[in-house]
Amino acid sequence: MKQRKVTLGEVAQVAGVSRATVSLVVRKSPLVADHTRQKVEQVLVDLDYVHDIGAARLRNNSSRTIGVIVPNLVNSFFTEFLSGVEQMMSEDDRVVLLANSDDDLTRQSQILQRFRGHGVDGVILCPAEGTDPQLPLRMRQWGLPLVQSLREVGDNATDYAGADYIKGVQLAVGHLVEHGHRQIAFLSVSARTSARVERLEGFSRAIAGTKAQNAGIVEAELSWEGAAQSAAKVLALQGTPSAVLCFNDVLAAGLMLGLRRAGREPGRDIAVVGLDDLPLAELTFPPMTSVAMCPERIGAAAARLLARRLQSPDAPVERSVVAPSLMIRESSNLSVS
Amino acid sequence: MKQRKVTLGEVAQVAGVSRATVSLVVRKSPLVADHTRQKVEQVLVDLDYVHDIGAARLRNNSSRTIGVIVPNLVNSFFTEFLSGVEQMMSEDDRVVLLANSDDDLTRQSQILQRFRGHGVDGVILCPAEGTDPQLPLRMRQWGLPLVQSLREVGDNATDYAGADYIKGVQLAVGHLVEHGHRQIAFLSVSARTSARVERLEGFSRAIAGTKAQNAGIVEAELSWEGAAQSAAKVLALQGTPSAVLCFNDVLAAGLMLGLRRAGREPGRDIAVVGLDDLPLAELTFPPMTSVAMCPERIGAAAARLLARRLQSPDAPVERSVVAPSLMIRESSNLSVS
DNA sequence: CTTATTATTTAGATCGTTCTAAATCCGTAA
DNA sequence: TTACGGATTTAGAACGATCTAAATAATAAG
Repeated sequence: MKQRKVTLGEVAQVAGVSRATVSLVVRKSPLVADHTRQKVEQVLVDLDYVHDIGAARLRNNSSRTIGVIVPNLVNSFFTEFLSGVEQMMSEDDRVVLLANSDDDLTRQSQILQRFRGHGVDGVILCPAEGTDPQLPLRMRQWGLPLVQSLREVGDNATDYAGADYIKGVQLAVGHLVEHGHRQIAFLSVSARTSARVERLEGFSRAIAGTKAQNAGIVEAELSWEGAAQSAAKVLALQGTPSAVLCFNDVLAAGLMLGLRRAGREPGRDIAVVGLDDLPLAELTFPPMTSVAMCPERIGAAAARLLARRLQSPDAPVERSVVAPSLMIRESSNLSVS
Repeated sequence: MKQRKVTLGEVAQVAGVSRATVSLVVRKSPLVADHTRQKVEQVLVDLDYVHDIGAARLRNNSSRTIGVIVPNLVNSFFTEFLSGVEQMMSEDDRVVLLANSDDDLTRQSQILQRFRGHGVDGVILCPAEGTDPQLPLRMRQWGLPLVQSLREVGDNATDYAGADYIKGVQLAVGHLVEHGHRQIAFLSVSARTSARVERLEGFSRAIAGTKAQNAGIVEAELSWEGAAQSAAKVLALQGTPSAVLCFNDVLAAGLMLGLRRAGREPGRDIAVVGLDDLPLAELTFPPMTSVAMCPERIGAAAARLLARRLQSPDAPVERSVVAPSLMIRESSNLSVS
């Protein structure tokens, strides 16, 4: 039943040439004469030959395989990112080894070892929370090309593709201020992650450049339930906000549910803006204004960076930051005087 | 900078034993004496040895790599599925090659060739729409173990893990009938996929067993906009449905938006029920009643099936169908007399 | 103290490819 | 005819592991 694998040698024998020649044909080398190439190619398809990339890698050190590590496969932000990576790699005839670190350092390093063992050509890593800043250095010592993405550790010595949350928050705040909002609150997560820091910092900075005021910061668990429960806290804020900017779309959606439970209609009584613009932003009621971070494009960018690095290992480090754009929908279409 | 790879041979030399012995230690064979094992293990970590699985596979034909092909990486149904697969495989110290066929036959077969070339031990495939029923047979000839999942082609001759949409639809209909609904409509997709057939068939069958009637079937594009636009058609149905069951959650969410635009409040004036219970079901307004299909568990099941198949290639074919469960929320909590 | 057994260890071939360096072919110039 | 240079082709040694079969060491039995 299970038929033996067809090897270069067998093809060579049938075609009446040497193994080396067949190898050249398979790799589309220009060195081989036209009529030989045709003859060999014919045999190749006749025998249903499959190029064994693993064996090739053993000799030439290129597996056409890259590893991707994400901290999460449930959040669609990361899966869209992944989709971008996969698509770009696939165009380049490379293959993606996927792993989910679950934001766990132990798992992350196990995965890296596994990837090393599988001989990946390079890794796209979204570092787990708390990753040792030395990691990029260690990976360089291993000779394992690294592109960091979405998050970053170490001293900017690796390629990086990411989102500009500072700018994103600024867009959102600008939009709200334009509509006359002067008291804007921020619904944050409680976990002390770098993502949180970036967004909060962006918020203070953005607010500082406008006529509006920071109406207060409320912390919630990173879940819609958490956000819904925090609605009361938001409404009780000293600053009595007319608008709330949220850490991400899930919190924003949860907050809208909570606000409504408390008798306030989001989009009419109070503006709500999310960050990320996940597909769900269009499906809430009212449809949610959010800042599109385009994770898919970030993924594609990361893939491009890695491809470039593999081609020219000594190229200067490059950073690629995808510009966010504001998607205005109905959750923020009230104006206040 | 880039340091040479540490090989079994070097470890052997340092430890003062033979290559073969080190190999045994690495693979945790019981054949090696305790004190030798310890000595070698020490050297292993000292030199930071990494087991080259590619080289190993060349000799022993097991790459501890499996391929997963999904038709889509945007729909969270598939990414949750993927998450389940990844998790289970990772526990088993296997690695996942991911590819997205985009429901395109050409891409799907390219991917399969790529996977073959990379020497995967087996494949979990969610076949693209229109896949040749002969494919499983061909794969058997290649000697490539296959588990189909979520969708299926061929004559049930391969392992399969999937969801029971028939039962799922039945649960939903049952729930609606219990609440007094007698006219139930179905919002379907227009594309003639097997998924559509299964759900529609489930619908007719479920309806047939109750006092309720099929109030009509409306077709929409598979997008929330499509569903929103179809709201008018749903309301104009001869049967004047008091409840609508939808092909999936995205359509259901879109429909709710459309209904509201048309002046009907979902959950109060008309019941809406989704299928899949994606995370977004909790975030719509009102929160959506949906049938949980547990894609993550299906993914885990598929992984288990494949692992089993790898272990015992001649075991009888097995099917694993995950039971759906109804998640009752507010979009269906009206009762009609 | 042999010899038989069992427990460990190992040399060397092998997996399927690519690389290196050298061999062969072919048309042309001397 | 002979030699030369470029275009093709190839033999054979890698790559890093595992397998097979056989060697050696250790222990038990006679």
